[in-house]
Amino acid sequence: MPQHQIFRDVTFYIVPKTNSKLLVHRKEIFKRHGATLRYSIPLESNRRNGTKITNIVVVLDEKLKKEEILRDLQMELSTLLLPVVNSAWVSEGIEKNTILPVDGYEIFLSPKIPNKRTLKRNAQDENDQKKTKLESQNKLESQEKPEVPPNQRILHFLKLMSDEYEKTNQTWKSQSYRKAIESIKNTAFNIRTYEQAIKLPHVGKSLASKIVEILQTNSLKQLQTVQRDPKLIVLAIFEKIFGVGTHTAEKWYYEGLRTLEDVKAEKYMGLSDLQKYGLQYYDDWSQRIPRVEGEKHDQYVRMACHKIDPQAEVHIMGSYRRGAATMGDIDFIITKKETKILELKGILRRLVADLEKSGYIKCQLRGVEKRGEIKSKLFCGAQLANYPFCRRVDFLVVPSDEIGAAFLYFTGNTTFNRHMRQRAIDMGLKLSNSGLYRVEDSGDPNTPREVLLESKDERTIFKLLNMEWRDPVERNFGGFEEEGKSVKAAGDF
DNA sequence: GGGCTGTACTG
DNA sequence: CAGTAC
DNA sequence: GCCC
DNA sequence: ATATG
DNA sequence: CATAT
Repeated sequence: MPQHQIFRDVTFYIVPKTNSKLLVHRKEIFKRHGATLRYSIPLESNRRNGTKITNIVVVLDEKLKKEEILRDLQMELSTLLLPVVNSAWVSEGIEKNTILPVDGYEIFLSPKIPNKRTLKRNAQDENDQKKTKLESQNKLESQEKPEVPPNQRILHFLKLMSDEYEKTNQTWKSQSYRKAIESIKNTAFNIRTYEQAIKLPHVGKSLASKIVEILQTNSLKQLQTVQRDPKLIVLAIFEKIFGVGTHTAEKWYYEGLRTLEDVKAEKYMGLSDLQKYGLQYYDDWSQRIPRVEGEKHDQYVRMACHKIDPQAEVHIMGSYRRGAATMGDIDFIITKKETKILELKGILRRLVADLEKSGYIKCQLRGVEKRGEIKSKLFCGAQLANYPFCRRVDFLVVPSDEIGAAFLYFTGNTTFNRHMRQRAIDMGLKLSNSGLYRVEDSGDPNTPREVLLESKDERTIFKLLNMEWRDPVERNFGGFEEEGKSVKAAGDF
């Protein structure tokens, strides 16, 4: 839950009025950021208040025509005075924790020319905002506003601790914090004492003590120490380079490197191809992707794919399928009914060739073709014409008989996948991207026999694991705090 | 004390 | 294999 | 760091 | 990338 | 040099 509800003084007039599950989910996100949602405009609200935005029309469906928008609002073009923006205005505002000017997001109901200057400018703004974010993180530590609910204060600090441990390669500690966070989110009462805390699943002595410290002092010493550690700040910068993990980052640090410029100057020739691309596109790949741009990628790739095979299906998975307002990357699954992997690989190979020729694919990080062998995956950088950033885009071709397991895997999120896979383990099963298997003793404990139970249908996999079906938008499991809502306990976990 | 998701690439 | 990524 |  | 044959 | 780890 955002501490500062950035839209708390803003009323959104939403178009369209009709509801799909996805739209409902996205509107809930708006509400969590404080927005008031309405569907028709009272007369007295239909005016602009100087530069301050208090009333705004938000169009959630890109494909709507201007006439449809006006009809939905029950407004005439000549009488509508409020700004009308696409949902990117909201999602990028949330991302930057500020109410953005409408320039560049406005949908002009009367003919007018949207330009690319405004798009470019957004690229610049992004970097300036980064610092304010760090500063505002610690605001909770200044004791001025004890009106934040206690559990939320705890979550705030534990999340930061988890992130710190993640960055410093202390995977298991980080995971412990994430699990504790999940527990606390599922706790109905306000935790007040050590005894209450330690009873919760995944909260042991160490975490219980820290929870008490947070409640009593509204801060956490260990976190402050670790957060101010200049080494960790540098490591975090290095680790954002694609192809650079904790090991390489640490190695560079001990070699005396401190900035990206240092790396370019002293290491460039020694970098792997992946890392060179990682550096080249460092700024681009640090940007979040507005959902509306995801829709454009979807259209573009589907078009290209259908030119090769009209029967092939193109789906975006990942956080896009989970309904996120902004994404870190774009994950495509390409499949086709009754089709085996070999044919699909051929489709991917041709698709990649076409997309490369058209200038969409800018670089291949893990190619479709290696030593003559055609792979079923492609990781690449790709950019749409007239868009300001190159994006991280992944392609995966999946044979029709594995599509359920693949959808499950590629939809995520990571935490949800781990929960589900752990559950499989506990039931003597194994869940992977290719299917749900029963693990049988085959005499050799190193190579147990794996019998496929299900791989075609997502829902069946849920059933076999004795789980209630969850829509993709309900799979934003805790710890990562993407756009999605945190998931409540549902008896399953 | 060992497990903590499971798979596949690069170098 | 270690490291990295999904 | 937590759980078994 | 390094080890091994 | 090819393959294993």
